[in-house]
Amino acid sequence: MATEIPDIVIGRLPIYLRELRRLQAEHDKLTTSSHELGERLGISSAQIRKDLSHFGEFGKQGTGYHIGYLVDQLCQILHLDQVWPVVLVGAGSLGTALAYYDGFRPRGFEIRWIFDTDPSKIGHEINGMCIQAISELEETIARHKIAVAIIATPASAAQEVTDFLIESGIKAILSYAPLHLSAPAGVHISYSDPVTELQRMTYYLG
Amino acid sequence: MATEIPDIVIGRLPIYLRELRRLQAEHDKLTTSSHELGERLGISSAQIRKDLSHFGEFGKQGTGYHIGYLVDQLCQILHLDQVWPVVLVGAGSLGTALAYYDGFRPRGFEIRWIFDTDPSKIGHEINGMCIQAISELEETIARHKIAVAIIATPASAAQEVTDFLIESGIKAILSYAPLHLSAPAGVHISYSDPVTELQRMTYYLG
DNA sequence: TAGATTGTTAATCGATTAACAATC
DNA sequence: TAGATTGTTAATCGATTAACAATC
Repeated sequence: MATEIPDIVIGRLPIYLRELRRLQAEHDKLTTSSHELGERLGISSAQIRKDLSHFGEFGKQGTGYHIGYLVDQLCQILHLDQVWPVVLVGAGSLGTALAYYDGFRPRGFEIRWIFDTDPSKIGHEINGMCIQAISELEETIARHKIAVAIIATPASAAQEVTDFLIESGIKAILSYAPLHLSAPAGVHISYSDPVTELQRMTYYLG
Repeated sequence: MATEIPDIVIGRLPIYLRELRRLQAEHDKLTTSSHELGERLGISSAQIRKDLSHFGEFGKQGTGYHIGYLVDQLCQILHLDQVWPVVLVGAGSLGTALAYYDGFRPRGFEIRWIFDTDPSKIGHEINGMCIQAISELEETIARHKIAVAIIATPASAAQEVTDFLIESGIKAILSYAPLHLSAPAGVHISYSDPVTELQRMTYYLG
């Protein structure tokens, strides 16, 4: 029982959740089907049903899925029945944009601390948060039991920052630095590098 | 022959390329091996050799791969032997951060035009580029034969912007808007949504 | 030569899809 | 009831890995 659920399945759950919330916002309909959801996402209905079936039986034959109920279930599965406090490292233009982004909070995350090494930035405010020195990072993470971090530093600093975050207790990192980061098992890392994404697409262009 | 190369393989090529450039920058070594590259990226050496073998024989038994040569080959395969001009739609804080990002140019892309709908932004400059009205988008794309676009608008505008970009001739879109976009076959879309990435990771956290 | 490493084959592993009984 | 849709099984499809002959 409870055999390991593939990571690729986990990765689709937030996509399902996102689209279900859109359905909630757009319609007054209370239910949807794997077919409708699949249509909207470009995913086969069979795959959606199979993915969900790893976690339980959330639908009803003949009528489909109750949207609100499925949203609740997915939130529970993904541990989104809380708001995760997040530390941001790097207060450059990308870090600043992230600090102002209002899309985190309604979906379960909140950047609450910003760190940078640049002495000329420390003490300045971004979106109500005071930029702090990296030297205060460890204590902040420990005191508030923070598990999630975002790295928006130059590539040259990213591995060092990663090591330090992990030492301090961080378990999940989203990195915007364009390089592979080393981390021990049990620490999760996601990447966002616009250039690798663009390069993948230009393969297909003349 | 030349059977369809899996998209998942294409997606790894930019990662290989990125790491090879790091090797170039860090060392004076001229060659590397699938083992070394795999070690650095957390990918099996067999997979790297298999991926590359789709495109030719780039290595030498006993010595491995000449780094500079492999970089050149990957650039050719990915059509990076040119700089792709890019239009950016959305001049909010994320769009602004992207407009200032200096990591595009050395890796084959250059944001050269910025568009927004907000009349109060139009005419202002970001990194030397004048923010233009969306109404000028079509002509700009046609005149300069632009194939690549980045969307940094709110979700509510993104599908409309996408449709317009595609109508105007865009073939590859990187979208930061948190929703699935519909597009006809032949148009390539990549997504970057920090929240879905974070949500995938919190699944694994208590 | 001896050691290292490739490119490739075959085996394994995993993910997706098609189909359908169950049932709302 | 008839139509719709689920959850699940088995079949298909695709990707990864292990192993090794070839060879630098």
